[in-house]
Amino acid sequence: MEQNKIPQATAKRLPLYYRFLNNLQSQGKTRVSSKELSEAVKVDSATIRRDFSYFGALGKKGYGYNVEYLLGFFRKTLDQDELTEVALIGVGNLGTAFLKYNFMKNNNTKIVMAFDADEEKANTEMGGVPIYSIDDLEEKINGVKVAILTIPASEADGITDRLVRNGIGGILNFTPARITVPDHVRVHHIDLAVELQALVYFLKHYPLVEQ
Amino acid sequence: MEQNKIPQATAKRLPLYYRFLNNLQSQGKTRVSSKELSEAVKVDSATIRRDFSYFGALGKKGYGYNVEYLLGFFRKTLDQDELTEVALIGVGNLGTAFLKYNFMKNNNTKIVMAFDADEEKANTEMGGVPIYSIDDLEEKINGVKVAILTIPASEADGITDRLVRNGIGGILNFTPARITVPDHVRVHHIDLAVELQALVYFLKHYPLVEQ
DNA sequence: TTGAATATGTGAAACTAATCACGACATTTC
DNA sequence: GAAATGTCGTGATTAGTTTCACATATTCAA
Ligand SMILES: NC(=O)c1ccc[n+]([C@@H]2O[C@H](COP(=O)([O-])OP(=O)(O)OC[C@H]3O[C@@H](n4cnc5c(N)ncnc54)[C@H](O)[C@@H]3O)[C@@H](O)[C@H]2O)c1
Ligand SMILES: NC(=O)c1ccc[n+]([C@@H]2O[C@H](COP(=O)([O-])OP(=O)(O)OC[C@H]3O[C@@H](n4cnc5c(N)ncnc54)[C@H](O)[C@@H]3O)[C@@H](O)[C@H]2O)c1
Repeated sequence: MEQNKIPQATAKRLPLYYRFLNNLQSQGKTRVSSKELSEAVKVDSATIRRDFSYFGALGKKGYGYNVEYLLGFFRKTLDQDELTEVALIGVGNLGTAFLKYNFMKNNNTKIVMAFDADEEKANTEMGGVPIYSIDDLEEKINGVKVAILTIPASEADGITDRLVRNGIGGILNFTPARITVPDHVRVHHIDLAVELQALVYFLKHYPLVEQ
Repeated sequence: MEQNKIPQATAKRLPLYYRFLNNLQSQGKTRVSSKELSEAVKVDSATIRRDFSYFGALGKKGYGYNVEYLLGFFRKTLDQDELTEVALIGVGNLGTAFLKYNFMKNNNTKIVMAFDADEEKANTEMGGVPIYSIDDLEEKINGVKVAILTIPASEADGITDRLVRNGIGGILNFTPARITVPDHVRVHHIDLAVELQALVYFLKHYPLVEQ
């Protein structure tokens, strides 16, 4: 798949750059230096230059980067023109928050359907997104490649298997369960409790200077 | 601060190990090997052994680790006996989810107060946590060292400054804004939109074998 | 037109983390 | 109690990422 030499660490920063460049453009700025960008997104300027350089020479020495050009480049690279449909599984506390928000600010991902085991929630809608019964998963989910998991941990393995059998390629897992998937499925864990505990640990055990 | 040689990558995994060991104990298991642990938490077994070894020799060759002992050790190391009080700023979609959940499963962190600018929400409570007006921040927040930020991005800088002036040491920031803090304050960003976009990027651009 | 200022792109170095691979020792079996 | 088995702890290696530092190209002011 084209330039797969790009480090994962870099790939994770791309959406961040993209969003900030959008802000710049709507502020009417036409040029930006790696130093300015650095201050805004809190990433070292050398890292930014290195990140950009994986895609070729996007800037001009002595000048910086042209916002319009850079933005256009990233739009293509991040496939911002192509909408990725997402299914959300579990319309509880977290799921509800995501549905209401629905990542509106980004134009390339959209939650298009949700599922819940609770029959009271099934066949309603929220934030314009239809909520189906989890029993209808196989029937409805055709073609959706990305799922957000916000169900109880105990349900995670079972639902994951069903998702995988139905062609899901990527899962954003908010469950504390560490799910098992075949090699061709990618899982990103976001474990909010762990994040909070890790922050507390760092505060107590790490020297205060550096972040 | 004692053993600050511990790699950050290791520190981030500690809460994960801790949680899983708890599960094991409540299942009545008394011993566990790095291999078993590895399968459950999806971290290479050599990495687990290395992680543990930073704290000394916790296991026994040919046997594995004693669950009880290991758990006791981590309880102390992660200060699980000491409660860390947390303030939540912004009781909107996300904030509400966190309040209702309140990280009940962990015994060492607890949201003890929340703030919102909306006067309808102020002076009510949710999930047993009092919600105050943001105007009362300075008056109420005394002694709390960790804050969760779930306010609109445009408010992030202003509120951060107020938090820092009032002695906050760590911020878990869910806002897309990259906030600026003095060196002695630690910020962890959890940028959900970026996480979703990054997952989509990986799916489209990375070879399918490996996760 | 010139020269000072600026900011990129990138080799090289430094740092951080993951993984390999194996000696040492404990446990278990017979 | 000897042999086989299992598993840790870790030195060495490899991989991945960040940062330094500077030659180079461009801009800009005078
Ligand atoms: N809310 C938080 O702040 C928070 C924080 C950290 C982790 N988490 C984790 O996120 C997950 C969701 O948390 P929550 O607070 O939203 O939980 P919740 O109980 O509010 O919501 C879970 C939802 O999933 C639905 N559900 C249950 N089984 C299902 C199934 N088999 N198929 C489809 N839907 C099913 C339930 O009906 C419910 O609506 C949990 O695993 C939790 O541990 C949540
Ligand atoms: N909800 C999501 O799924 C989601 C996803 C990604 C990012 N985010 C980010 O998380 C943040 C919160 O999102 P949300 O969906 O909960 O937003 P929201 O609008 O539902 O909630 C924001 C809350 O903050 C309160 N608020 C506003 N200004 C305040 C101030 N100065 N002091 C205290 N409270 C104030 C509002 O009254 C509101 O209750 C936003 O920055 C958003 O971009 C949310």
